[in-house]
Amino acid sequence: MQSQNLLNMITDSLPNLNKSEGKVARVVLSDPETATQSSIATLAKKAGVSEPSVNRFCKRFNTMGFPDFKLKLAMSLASGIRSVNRNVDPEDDVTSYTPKIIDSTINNLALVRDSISHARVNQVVDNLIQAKRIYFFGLDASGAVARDAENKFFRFNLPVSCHDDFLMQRMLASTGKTGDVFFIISHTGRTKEIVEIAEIARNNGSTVIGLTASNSPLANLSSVALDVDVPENTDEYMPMSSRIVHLVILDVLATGVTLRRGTDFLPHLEKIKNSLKPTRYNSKK
Amino acid sequence: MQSQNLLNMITDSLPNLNKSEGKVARVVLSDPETATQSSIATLAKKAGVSEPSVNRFCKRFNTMGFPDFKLKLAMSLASGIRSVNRNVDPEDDVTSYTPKIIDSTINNLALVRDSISHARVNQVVDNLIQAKRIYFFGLDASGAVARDAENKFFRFNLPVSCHDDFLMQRMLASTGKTGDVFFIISHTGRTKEIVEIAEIARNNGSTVIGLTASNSPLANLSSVALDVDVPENTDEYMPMSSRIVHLVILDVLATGVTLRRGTDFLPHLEKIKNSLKPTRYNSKK
DNA sequence: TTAGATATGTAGTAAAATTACATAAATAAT
DNA sequence: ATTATTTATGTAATTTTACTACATATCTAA
Repeated sequence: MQSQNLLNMITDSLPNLNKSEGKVARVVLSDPETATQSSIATLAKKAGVSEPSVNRFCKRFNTMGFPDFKLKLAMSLASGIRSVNRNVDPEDDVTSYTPKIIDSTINNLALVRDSISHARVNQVVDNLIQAKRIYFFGLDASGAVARDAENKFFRFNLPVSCHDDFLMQRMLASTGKTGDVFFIISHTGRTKEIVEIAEIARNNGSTVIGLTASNSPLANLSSVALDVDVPENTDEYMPMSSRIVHLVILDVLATGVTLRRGTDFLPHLEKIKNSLKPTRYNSKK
Repeated sequence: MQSQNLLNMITDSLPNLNKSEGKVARVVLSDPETATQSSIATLAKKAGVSEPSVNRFCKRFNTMGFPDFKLKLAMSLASGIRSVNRNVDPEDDVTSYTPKIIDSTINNLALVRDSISHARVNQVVDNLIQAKRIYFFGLDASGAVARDAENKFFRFNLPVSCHDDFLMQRMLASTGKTGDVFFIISHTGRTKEIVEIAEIARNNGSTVIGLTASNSPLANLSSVALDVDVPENTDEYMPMSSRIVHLVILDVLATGVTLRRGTDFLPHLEKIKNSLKPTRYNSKK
């Protein structure tokens, strides 16, 4: 749905622009916020070009004209990439670091939303539905993600289990067969043990699904790779948010599985939900 | 930071508007997308009012005028709350349910960002730093969240552990002392075992931090409650996204702890990061 | 019923954006 | 190198859009 981020489009086409349009581009990129609030005249002045040049610049990016351009620009500012200067620094207090952390997570989610391959998602859903067994593997932070996945897919009455011990993982991978799906979660995709395990599983004819960084050794070994490229946390204070992205992708997959199962399957989900009711205090209402 | 969502503001003030402004409001709310693309004249016509009425309507919402209003409207469409009609339905395919799931997660994150109590976050950070021991407790889906928290806080050289077995939890709670922090994660805050465990811990003088629904039994029992109210998933297909919100709040807390520790602490974090390096294949670059 | 206040619309004005056209710069061909 | 042709940019006029000041209508309360 959502068209690609306008700011990125401008950055990408920066080398292809002619002189005046380039000037406009740089002014817009340097401070997009104020650009959305300027008139075409002020922007033209700031860029040192004529008003029609600004107008032509706008039309390059599939917009109707300047006002429409500002609108789209505002939207891309709001939806994504409040990237610049949103890093936590040592002077921050609660009121500033809290929204920064949350916004950065939101940004990352927006990025995958716009970049994830729907075809691959479909393929993975296929694999999960047809699997004889599903193993979710992860180490370290991804271990918790694997756990969550098990919890989620268990509800679908699928034969799932979850392992975060790499000896166990290795043993299971080496006894895997065709029809078994090894769903391997890894932020970097370069942890040696994990990569070896993927290799073993592949060699036994099992399906390996990698939820990991694109072009990583794990991704290259996978039958289907779901690429997640979250900008590296160069900043010491920024938490690793690929976990979050991984979890949300698992949500997407779970939804895909549910939908594929069709409405006949809903009563089963309802049953599981209800099984937990007696363990709860009633809500007041 | 981010001002409150314009669409919500309009909806909220709907009863306080006078006749013509109400007409405009309804037209805008019925189809905000096209509203952002209309001129003041077309919008006035569609609402059956005069242009200045539209203009006055805009100024009510702290905007400079119609163009500014459209801008802000576009931003709130992009940034948040695409609330209405973003539910997954059985006819959806990958290309539609994928963004829906991700957007709904984003919405929920935006909501907590704008509603979380910074004072409470601060308090919790205080408690975590001064704790003699920290226990992360969770059951079911929250078990995975607790696991993630352990992994994260372990890196701070804090005495943490994580438990997702309620018998173990109960034993630990009953041997807790002053200075021990029980960080209890629960989506509903009404699971009987969890609530009892919180009660036991409190009675022993331990600190209980509840990451849970506001006004739930668990929240009421907690020394400090971090409220997370994610709209209930009435929709069968929508995954529970409170987990995600919980994780991100834990990220925020972790950041708070790091910052409070000061820059002297950074080498320690670096050391942990480096300890993992030998387990990885080198990146190609 | 009427005075005051509030709400809405009309018409004129100002601002903003776009178009058509002219000039300038760059590229290619001789 | 010079000219022809294309491409890029700017000028000025036009059109669209939004805003302001004011007038009229509607509502509220005495």
